Amino acid sequence: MLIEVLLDIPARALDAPFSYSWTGDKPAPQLGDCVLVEFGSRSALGYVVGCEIWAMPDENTKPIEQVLVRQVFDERTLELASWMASYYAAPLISCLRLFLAPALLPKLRKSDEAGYEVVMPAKSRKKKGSGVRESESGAEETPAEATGSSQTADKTFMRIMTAQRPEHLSTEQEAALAALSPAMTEGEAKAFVIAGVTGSGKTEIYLQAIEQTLQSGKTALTLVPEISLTPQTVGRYRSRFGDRVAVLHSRLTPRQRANEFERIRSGEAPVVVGARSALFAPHHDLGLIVIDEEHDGSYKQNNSPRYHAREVAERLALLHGAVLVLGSATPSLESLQAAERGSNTVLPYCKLTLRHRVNGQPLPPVSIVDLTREFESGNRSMFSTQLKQALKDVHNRGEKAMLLLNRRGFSSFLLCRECGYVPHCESCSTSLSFHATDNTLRCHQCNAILRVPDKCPECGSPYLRKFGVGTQQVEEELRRLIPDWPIVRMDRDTTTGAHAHEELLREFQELESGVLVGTQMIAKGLDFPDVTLVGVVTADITLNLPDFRAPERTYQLLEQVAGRAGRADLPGTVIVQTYLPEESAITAAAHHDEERLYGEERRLRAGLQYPPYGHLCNILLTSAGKEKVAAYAEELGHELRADVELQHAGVRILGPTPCIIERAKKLWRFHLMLKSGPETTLGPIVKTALQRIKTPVGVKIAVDVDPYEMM
DNA sequence: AGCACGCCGACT
DNA sequence: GTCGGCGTGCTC
Repeated sequence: MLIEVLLDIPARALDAPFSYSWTGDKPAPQLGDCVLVEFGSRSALGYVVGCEIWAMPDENTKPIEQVLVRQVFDERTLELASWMASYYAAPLISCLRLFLAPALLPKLRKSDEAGYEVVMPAKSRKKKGSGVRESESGAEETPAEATGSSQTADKTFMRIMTAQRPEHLSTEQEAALAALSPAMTEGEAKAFVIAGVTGSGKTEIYLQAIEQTLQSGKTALTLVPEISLTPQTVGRYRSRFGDRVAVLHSRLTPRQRANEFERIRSGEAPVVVGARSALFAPHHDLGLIVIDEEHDGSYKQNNSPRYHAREVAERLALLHGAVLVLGSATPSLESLQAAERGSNTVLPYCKLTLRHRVNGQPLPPVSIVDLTREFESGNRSMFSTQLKQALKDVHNRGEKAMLLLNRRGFSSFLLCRECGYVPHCESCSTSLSFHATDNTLRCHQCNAILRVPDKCPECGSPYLRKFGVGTQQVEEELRRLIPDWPIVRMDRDTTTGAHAHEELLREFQELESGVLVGTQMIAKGLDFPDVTLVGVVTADITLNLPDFRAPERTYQLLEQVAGRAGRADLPGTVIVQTYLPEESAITAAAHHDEERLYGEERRLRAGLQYPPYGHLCNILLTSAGKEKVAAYAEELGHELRADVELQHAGVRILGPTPCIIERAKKLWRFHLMLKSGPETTLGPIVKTALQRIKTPVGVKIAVDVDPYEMM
C-alpha cells in the first residue's frame, strides 16, 4: 500500500502529495496523521491525505519514518481545505494549516550538524480533572457521545441560570427567529440575510437562535469583525452561556488558541465566538453559523490564502447541514443579490428585514453639508457652520458627540511651496505621510520612518507646508472651538498598545460629556447609548479610491456611524460634511435608504461583470528585478490566454500592467486581472497555468480571487 | 522550500 | 590549477 503525504512546506512546487510506503506491523497511518518522512536528502513533516491500498511501492519509494501525532484533522476538514486551495488558487498545505493549532504539532529543528530533530509539542495540562485525553483514544471518541451526559446536566443548569435572562423580543425579532426555526430543526443548510437597522436587536436574535441550537444538541459559531471582538461583545455571550463559550481571536498566544481548540473539540465549549479565523476551529455538529456585520471588509483575508469568511462559511454550513445567518444593517450586495434570487451557487438564500429599533426611537435625521459652499462663503475651517453650532449645542446640554474622519487611503503629506516637491519613499513609489505626533514622515507601505527635513531637499526652500486633515488637527481645532470640553482621540497612533483601544473607549464611556474623535474604528458596532451627535468631518475621501466597492463602503460606513447616534431615550442627530453631496452613497445614507445606492450599483456592476455578477481574479507578481517580473508577467499572460481560448470561453484577461503602486518595499510590482461570469471559478484556471510554467527564482506570486484591495 | 549538480571568475 | 558564485531542477 502507498500512503499519500502532503509535505508541510508551503511552496507551489510541492503542492501535491508524495507517495510513501508503510512497512512493519504497527497500524498503518490514517488520513489526518502527522508523519515524519525523508524528502530528498533531508527530513520533513507531512500529513496523510490519502492512501492507495492496492498500489505497490517501486524502487524509489521511501518508507514513512514515523507517525508523530494521530488524527490532527478529519476528512471533512480536508474536503473544505481542498475546496479553498482550488477556489482561491492557494497551496493546499497553507489552507490546511489554518485548521491546525501550531502548539499541538511537532516541529522540525535543525540539530547541531546531523540533519534535523523532531520536537514534540508540550503536553497540554487541563485545569479541571475532566480527563486528560491520551491523544489516540481521545481522538476516536465521537464527541456527541463522549459529552452527552454532561451536556444534559449543563443544559438544565443553563436553564436555571438563564431563566428570563433572554430579553423580550419585538414582533419583528420574533418573526425573524421563527423564520429561522424550521431550517434549524431540519438541519437544512440555508442562508438567511438579516437586514436590520442599527439598534433593531439583531444580537438578541442570534443569542436566542444559539440557545435553540444548543437545545437540539448542536453547536454554534458566531463570527464578528476583529475590531468588534471587545470585552463588551464577549461579555454578552458569556453572561448568557457561561463558560461554554470559547473565544478565538488573533491576539491569543499559540497555547491559548490550542486550549480553546481543545475545549471546542471536546464539546466543552459548544458556543464559539471569534474573528474570521474561528471558522477553522475543530467544530463538530454545527447547527448554526452567524456572521455579524457580514458586509465588513475584514472578513476578507488579505494574505494567502485570501479567502472570504462568508464564502468559507457557506461551505462549512453545507458540510454540517447548518443554518447560516448573515446579519447587518447594511448587507453586502453579494448577500442581497443571493437573497433576491433565492440562492447562489452554494446555498438557498432568504432575506429577513427588521425596520424598527427596539427602543422605538426613529433612526436619527441626517443632514448633508456641502463643503464647497462652505468654502465659497469664506469658511476655511474644517467644521461647517452647522457642525460648529451642533457641537456647541451638545456641549451646552452636557451631552456627548462623536466625530468621524473618513481618512482611508488618505493622510497628510509634506509639500514644498516653492518647487512643489513632495517627499517619496526610497523603497516604494509612494509619497510619505506626515505624522504630527512625533514630527516624522512615514511610509505606509514599508513602515519606514524619517525625520521631517527643515528645508526642501530639492530647492533648499524652508517653506515646507503640511497638507491634509488628520484626527490630531480635528482635535486641535475642536479645542479652539470649545476649550474646556474633554476629547478622546482614537486612531492608529493612539491605539498601539495592547489594551489602548479598550481603555480609550472606557475613558469616553465614563465621561459625563465630551467628544470621541476617530477614524473608521469608532464606527464599528460600538454602543454608546448617550451619544446625541455624530459628525462626519470628511465623508467622501473613500469615494475617490480606484475601487469599485468604494461607494458601497462609504455608504456602509456612514450608515453604521449614523446608527451610533440616539440609541437610548435621547434623540440623536447626524451631520455629514462632503464635497460630493449629490453622490448616491451619501444620499442613500442620509435617507437610510439602501436602494438609492444599490439600484445604481447593481446596474454598474452587472454591466462590468463585477461581483456578484461575475468574478475577478488579481494576480500580483513582485520581484527585485523589474525586467524579470515584467517578462514573467508577459509569459503568464500568454499562458493564461492560450488556456482560456482553448477551454474557458467568456474569461477575459487584462494586462499584465505595472501596479498603481509600481514599487513597494524595494520590489517591482506587476499584475494581471482575470474577469469572468458568475458561474466560472477562476482559481483552478490560474492554478493550472501557474503549474505549467516555471516561476523564476525571486518572483513572488499572490493570487487574489474577488479582491477587496485592487492594487 | 532546500539541497545538489553544474558551469565560469579570483585565490592558495 | 582549485574554491565558490548562485542559476536550473528535482524531491515519493
